[in-house]
Amino acid sequence: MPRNDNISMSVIKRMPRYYRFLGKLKDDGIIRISSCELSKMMGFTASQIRQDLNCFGGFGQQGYGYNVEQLYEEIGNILGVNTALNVILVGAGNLGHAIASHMEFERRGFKLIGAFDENPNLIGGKIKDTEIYSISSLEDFCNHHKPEVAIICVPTNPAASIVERLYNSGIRGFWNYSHYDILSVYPDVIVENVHLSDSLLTLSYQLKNANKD
Amino acid sequence: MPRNDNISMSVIKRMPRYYRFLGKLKDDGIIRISSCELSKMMGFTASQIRQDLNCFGGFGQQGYGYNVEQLYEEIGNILGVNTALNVILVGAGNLGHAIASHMEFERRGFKLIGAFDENPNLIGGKIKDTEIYSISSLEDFCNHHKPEVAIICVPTNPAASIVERLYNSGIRGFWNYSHYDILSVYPDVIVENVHLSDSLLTLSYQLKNANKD
DNA sequence: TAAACTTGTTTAATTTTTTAACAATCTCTA
DNA sequence: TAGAGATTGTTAAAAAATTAAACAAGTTTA
Repeated sequence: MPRNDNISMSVIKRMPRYYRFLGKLKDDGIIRISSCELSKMMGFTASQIRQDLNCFGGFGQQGYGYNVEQLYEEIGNILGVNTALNVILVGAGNLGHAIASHMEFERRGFKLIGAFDENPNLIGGKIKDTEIYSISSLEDFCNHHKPEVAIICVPTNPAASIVERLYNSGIRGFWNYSHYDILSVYPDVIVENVHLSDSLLTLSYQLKNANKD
Repeated sequence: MPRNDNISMSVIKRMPRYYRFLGKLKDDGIIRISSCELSKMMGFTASQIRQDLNCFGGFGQQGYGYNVEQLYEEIGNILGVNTALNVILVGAGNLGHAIASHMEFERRGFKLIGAFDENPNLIGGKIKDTEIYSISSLEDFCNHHKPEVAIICVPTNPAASIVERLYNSGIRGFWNYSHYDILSVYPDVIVENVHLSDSLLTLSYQLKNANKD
């Protein structure tokens, strides 16, 4: 039960990181942890950790700290890993294929139910247990299976029109790897833009300007 | 020539986005653009755009706006796309392979000079024109070819020790796709953590809490 | 030439994010 | 079981980032 309905994006973006570190602690058999210890591991301040967590509830205990397993579960629930949304992959080339097979969707609240490409060599194949269909059958498939989320792994050029088709088919969540920016054209849509090339350019800038400071 | 030596990370992280949009405009044959027009396309305010760009120099002209091609070039220079750093890929599995073949390194200031994996089925193979070597030859290769940057696409478990080996071999830039966080253990290192799973969990949170607002 | 634009820059206001501080309360040991 | 030590939840303050407003100076265009 959220204490604060107006949680900032900065806090939300830190939650998966907490989840990751707590999972690690849990696997290592650590039972309890204090915000102070956690702060040293994670590079946040203890103050920020306590404040972040308290956006969602008081999960700790004075004098004790946090129970690792309980906090892990709580954050998992907050992030929604226990309720699965149906997701489709659009663009099953190199990158799309790798992401779909690399990502453990089930552990993160998603279920991959279909993949699409226009390349006849790919159509009919599989990614893990998921079939690859022709991209022309997108609408039919969506009408039947009602996926909620799409992973966009197509080139920049067709991206805009494919996003439009998906939107018209009822999809409201996008995990976008294309260079096309899914903007606020659609106000009721939730997008995570990954933009790997932006990340690489940020790295380039930092490396090439590191000595100039 | 930077006007401001103390450019905030927020500004830096916006630069690749400007670069992307300007590239698009250039490809579309647009000659000039004003901060106002750009603001409508990009979703920033015109004021912020002018302020961001002026961290690096005055690239526009009163009454005219910005020359698209010139500004594109300038931002490219700022980001360092014209000076190549040697990069190696560590972990040539599904994800590593896809990223290395998907990313156009040459257009972004990098040159892929080697890939490494421990899987004998991969060793000896190629990613585009780059050979895949045994991970045991990492140190030898680094001594010979002095790569500056490494892309980390190995599982969480070996990540820490591999990063240490790379650090000891002189690598100071990391593009990290592993779940291991390359922390400030190494103060003189520059890291871009990608963390795809964090992005997916952020999407999950937003989708599953969208109606609760 | 003059009106209409648009930048670069400064200043101020606002919002967001981070840090600090501490009372309340729990744990743990002797 | 009492008391020292630890640690949270929460509030308040500080810092940083963003947005907005304003305008002189220079450019374009009719």
